[in-house]
Amino acid sequence: MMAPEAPVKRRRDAAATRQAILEAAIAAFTAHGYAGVGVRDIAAKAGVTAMLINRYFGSKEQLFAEAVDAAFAPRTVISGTGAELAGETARTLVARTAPGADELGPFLLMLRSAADPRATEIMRAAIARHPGRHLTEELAGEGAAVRAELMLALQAGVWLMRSVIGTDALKDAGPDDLTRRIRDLLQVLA
Amino acid sequence: MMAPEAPVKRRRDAAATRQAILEAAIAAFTAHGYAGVGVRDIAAKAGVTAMLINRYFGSKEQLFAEAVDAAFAPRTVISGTGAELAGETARTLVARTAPGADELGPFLLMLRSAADPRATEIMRAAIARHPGRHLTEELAGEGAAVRAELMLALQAGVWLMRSVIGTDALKDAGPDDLTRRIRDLLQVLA
DNA sequence: ACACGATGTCTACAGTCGTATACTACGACC
DNA sequence: GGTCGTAGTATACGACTGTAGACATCGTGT
Repeated sequence: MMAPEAPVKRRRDAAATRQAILEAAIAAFTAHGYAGVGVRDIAAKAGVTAMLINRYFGSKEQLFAEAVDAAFAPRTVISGTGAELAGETARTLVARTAPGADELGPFLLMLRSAADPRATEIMRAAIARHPGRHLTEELAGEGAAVRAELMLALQAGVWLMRSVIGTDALKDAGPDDLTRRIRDLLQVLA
Repeated sequence: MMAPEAPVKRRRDAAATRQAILEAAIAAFTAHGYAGVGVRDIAAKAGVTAMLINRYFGSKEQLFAEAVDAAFAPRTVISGTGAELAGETARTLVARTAPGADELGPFLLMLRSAADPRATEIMRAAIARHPGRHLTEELAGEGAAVRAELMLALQAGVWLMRSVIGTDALKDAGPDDLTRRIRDLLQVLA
């Protein structure tokens, strides 16, 4: 568990405050979904009042759009072709969805905000911009776009079952066995 | 599109009213998620007032639990072994997530209610009771439970990308091509 | 026919939501 | 050192939430 919140007394600094709000928003939206957090929660986590959100981002919805865009921008890009990409993707997927690791990430954000139509539209655009496009370029060959999105779908499904719902078999499965099975699936698409 | 609502003047009938509320709840929760619908919405759709929900189900949360249980009870069971099961599952999955068919179903319900922890706990129990158990029995052999839940994960992911988010490639993909690709994936698990 | 229990409704409450308006206080520049 | 723009706050509003309690009305058993 990370420290509850660093109550650093920020000196007056618009850019830093904006960034603090954005980071708090990413964490909160990922943890509880678009409808599950109020602007007051996010503001409190960032150490400001709720109205600053509207000053800097216009509305909760626009804040969500920026948060999604930041969360979906790939930080560690998995490259390589075929077996490499499948194996590495499976390994990090299993690691990041392990029972203990309450990891953040775009898949959680997507799953937890799937209820609101405004949120889904924002995420659809973000996927087309970031992971979908990147993965499609990585996977060459025919039907690359479909194969890329099927890989995303599989990963999202594992996140859902393992981290969000917490179904028994996937939660208790041995990491090595599970990694191998997922790798074999991804291999079909890679 | 089905008729907006049949404003049938139900004569006083506790069982029928209860059932009407339950069906309205399944439809509403599937469409907008646990947090996305209010008890007044459900009550209005069922042609009653909101308080009847508390009278018959105790609370919104208990109504959700019954709705989930009903939605997850498998209606059309897909059996057969290996290729049969994979092919038929892929076929119905693609058909039910087609752009036009605003179909209801447990996967949509699960995805759209994934934000609330109370809702996820209820759904976890329902999966262990209904589809997980059934599919695990259908898939014999070693690791049957893990393979069954990976099949569910893949299906949920396709629902997410295709029906909820509506990503471009999966939405526009040719049904036959997509069915074949998903069948090949399921085949690995079956 | 009458009464009583079951069925359904009305009103209200305490809380939370997003956000608009009005305000205060800090800090850099001349 | 004063001044002015900006960073940040305080208050409040209207809408909506789930649910509690009191009330009305239908239907059935006698």
